[in-house]
Amino acid sequence: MADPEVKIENIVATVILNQTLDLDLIEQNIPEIEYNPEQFPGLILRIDSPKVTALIFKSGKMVITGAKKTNDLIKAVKRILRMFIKSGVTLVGKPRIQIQNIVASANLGVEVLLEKAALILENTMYEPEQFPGLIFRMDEPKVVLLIFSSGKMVITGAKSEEEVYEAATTMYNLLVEHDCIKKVSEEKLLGELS
Amino acid sequence: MADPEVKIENIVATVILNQTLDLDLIEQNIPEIEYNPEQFPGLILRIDSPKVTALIFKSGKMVITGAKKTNDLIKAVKRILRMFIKSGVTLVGKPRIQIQNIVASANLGVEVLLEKAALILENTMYEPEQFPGLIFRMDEPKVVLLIFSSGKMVITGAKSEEEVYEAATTMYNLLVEHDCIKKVSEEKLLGELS
DNA sequence: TCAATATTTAAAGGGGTTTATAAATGGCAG
DNA sequence: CTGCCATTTATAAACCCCTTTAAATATTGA
Repeated sequence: MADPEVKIENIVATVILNQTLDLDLIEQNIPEIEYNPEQFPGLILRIDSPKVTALIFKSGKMVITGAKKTNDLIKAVKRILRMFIKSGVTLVGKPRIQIQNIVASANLGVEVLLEKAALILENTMYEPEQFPGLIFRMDEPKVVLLIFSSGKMVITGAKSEEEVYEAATTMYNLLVEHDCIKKVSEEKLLGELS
Repeated sequence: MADPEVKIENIVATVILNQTLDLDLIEQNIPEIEYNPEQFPGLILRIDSPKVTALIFKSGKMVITGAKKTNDLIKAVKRILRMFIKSGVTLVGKPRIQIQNIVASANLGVEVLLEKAALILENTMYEPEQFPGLIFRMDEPKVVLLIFSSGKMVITGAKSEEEVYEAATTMYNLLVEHDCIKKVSEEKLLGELS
């Protein structure tokens, strides 16, 4: 009964600089930046390594998305701040970085009976004609899981990597406990042998 | 240099009964039939075995689609005519069945350089942002091929199975001759060994 | 006479669907 | 005037639909 295979796919974090920013100054000095204030109030900056995207607001707050490792997130923030300095921004104080959401994919390694799980489990939403995955709102840890019949899952809403792993294992146990795992048919097994 | 792997996917044929049909009579006696004359002038009848769909017109002409084998096409026509008789239709004369189009899928087994093929070959259309396949109008046999970078193809417009096979082989030779086959990189080969 | 209307079928892209999450700004309703 | 919505970003999962091609059929509208 191995733990589900889990992969962190996206870390969303906020960075607070405790100072206002001159968005026009930054926009003028970083060519690859996007800025359509009438469409969205923040600047949009994409950097390649580490590959992340930053939403930058004049309040001095930023949203960083796309990192797959905490280490990359930190590196990306440092890199962005260095770009600010090169643009003529004077930084005051230490930036505060806070992880707001971690999205991960996981594989249970067994197929799941979604229809049955939807009937037995609480806090479940399953409307296959609208979306193929079963949506499960877990209380502890407080995350949301999208479970597919293939046994693949998406875990989102976690605030730490530990919550991600805990959610995956808890979900696996819940499904096994309620007998929502598809038994591999004899024909299928024979087929896989050939 | 094995021939491309080919699979017939759909045979479209017409059936001429040489008599007019009372569509209302047929519709009233075959529950699973669809009929919306204001939307389309023909009756739509789907049968499960062999799985085909028939468009039935009051002129006594029909269009049969979905068969994957000529034999299934014949069986389906017989089955439909038997349903007509049970509905109270009196059949006169022998139906004439004519294959109008054969659609097939094929696999060259090698990846294709579409951009290069589009430049070198005549009667080619390739607009990847509109459709991922290269469209090639072949003269002999007179068919149209949709060629994908994966080496998979769709052959349509053929009037016989022989034309399908001939088109697949001709296309393969044309691509090889004009050096539009992707060479597998050394890294790829090494990767496939592991 | 030409373009829909409708049917089937494969290929591989594109788009959309759902979930969480922060930021700041607009609009709308109560 | 205060709450709500939506705007934008990233990301996975797996479905849906659309794109294109050929062919016959028949009916309506331009």
